[in-house]
Amino acid sequence: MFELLSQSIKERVSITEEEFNFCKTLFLPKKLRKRQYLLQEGDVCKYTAFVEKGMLRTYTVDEKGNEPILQFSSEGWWVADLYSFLTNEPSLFNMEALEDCELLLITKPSWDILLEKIPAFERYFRILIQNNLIATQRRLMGSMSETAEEKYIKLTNNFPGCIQRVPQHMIASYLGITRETLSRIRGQMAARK
Amino acid sequence: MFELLSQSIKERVSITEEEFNFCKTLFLPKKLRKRQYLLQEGDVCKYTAFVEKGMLRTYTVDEKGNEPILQFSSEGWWVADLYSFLTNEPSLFNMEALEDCELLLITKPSWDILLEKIPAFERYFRILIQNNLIATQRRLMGSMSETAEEKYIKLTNNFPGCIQRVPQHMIASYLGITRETLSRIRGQMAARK
DNA sequence: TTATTCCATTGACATAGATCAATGCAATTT
DNA sequence: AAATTGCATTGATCTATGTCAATGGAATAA
Repeated sequence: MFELLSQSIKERVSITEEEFNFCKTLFLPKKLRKRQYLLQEGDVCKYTAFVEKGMLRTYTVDEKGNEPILQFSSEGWWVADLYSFLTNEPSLFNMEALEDCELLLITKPSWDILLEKIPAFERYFRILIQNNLIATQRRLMGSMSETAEEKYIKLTNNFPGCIQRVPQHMIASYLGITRETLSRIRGQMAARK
Repeated sequence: MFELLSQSIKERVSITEEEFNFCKTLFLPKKLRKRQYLLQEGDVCKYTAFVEKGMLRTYTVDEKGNEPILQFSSEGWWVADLYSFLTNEPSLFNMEALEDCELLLITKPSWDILLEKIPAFERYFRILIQNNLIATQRRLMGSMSETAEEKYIKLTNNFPGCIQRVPQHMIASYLGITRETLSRIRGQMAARK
């Protein structure tokens, strides 16, 4: 149940067994069936979730009815709407299970306790957030200067697993293009080689 | 010299005077003239800089010759290429002073000491990075679903100061559009009201 | 098995924004 | 003061990608 979480932590910081045992008590296991929602737009994001198994997507719905995807979260990753989690404001995001999922949830009060009692967790989350920021900055720069095809190629290189597990129209939503454009790009790429 | 930095820290975490005095010893003051570079593409980002005065832009140059801007940094903000700073890999970014600047620089070794000796700094940077991540995620989602005009309006609302201090073609580069498009958008907006 | 829904593909057409080019004004530099 | 450079504007096109619509297959449900 806690294998992946344990691994994620120990790869980045050092904590004692006691500390990890205490940490475990703060998490709530939760299973989600495919298509169930962990969070819906308008609700407050009460939990930060660690994914032990499965895959989710975090997306918004804009006025034009598009559903741009902020991120896919699979095994070993965290999911939350940070802003809503930290401020208790209603979220603009939806988080939907794309497969049956096993999650570990932690509430804001528990998270605060964790950070306060075990400084290594302050460091752990700082590192995670840092890496997320670096990745998000790259994606942003890419979104400004790359063509649709370049974006798709980069994604296939960076997250080959994603392409297998996620339907194409969601890949398109992640890239900020339409399903039709993605389909044509794939057609061209296949034709070329 | 350290007023803004002091304020930035004390707004977010509590530290003692001693701790802050120690912190000061780790920073190196640096002045930059307009058009000077704090970092050039290909160099390792040796410093994280706090801006006491002035404004900088962080940008890359892509194959098509565009210069998409990652961020403007004015008084009270930090500048660094996090990835290069943390890994010592050459940076893909350029950081140029848009005005005469006064900066406080800290090296990676000093930064490590700071985080290790004073846990409040671990927290301080976690909070900063967290807020940066939230803002960057929003900008990314916006880049996928908003029109050029919507992006411009949001920027003027979020950073009115920026519009005054930065030439228009750089605003365009920040928004991921051409200067011509921005000029036309402004023309239309002015005509409408 | 049949019906339904989901999903990818393909074609015809529309459009936001890019590109190329010219102009003129400020601001700096000489 | 003249010259140079940087910058915003405007017009004429071009193009990548979006939109709308139809089709067919695969997965899921009845």
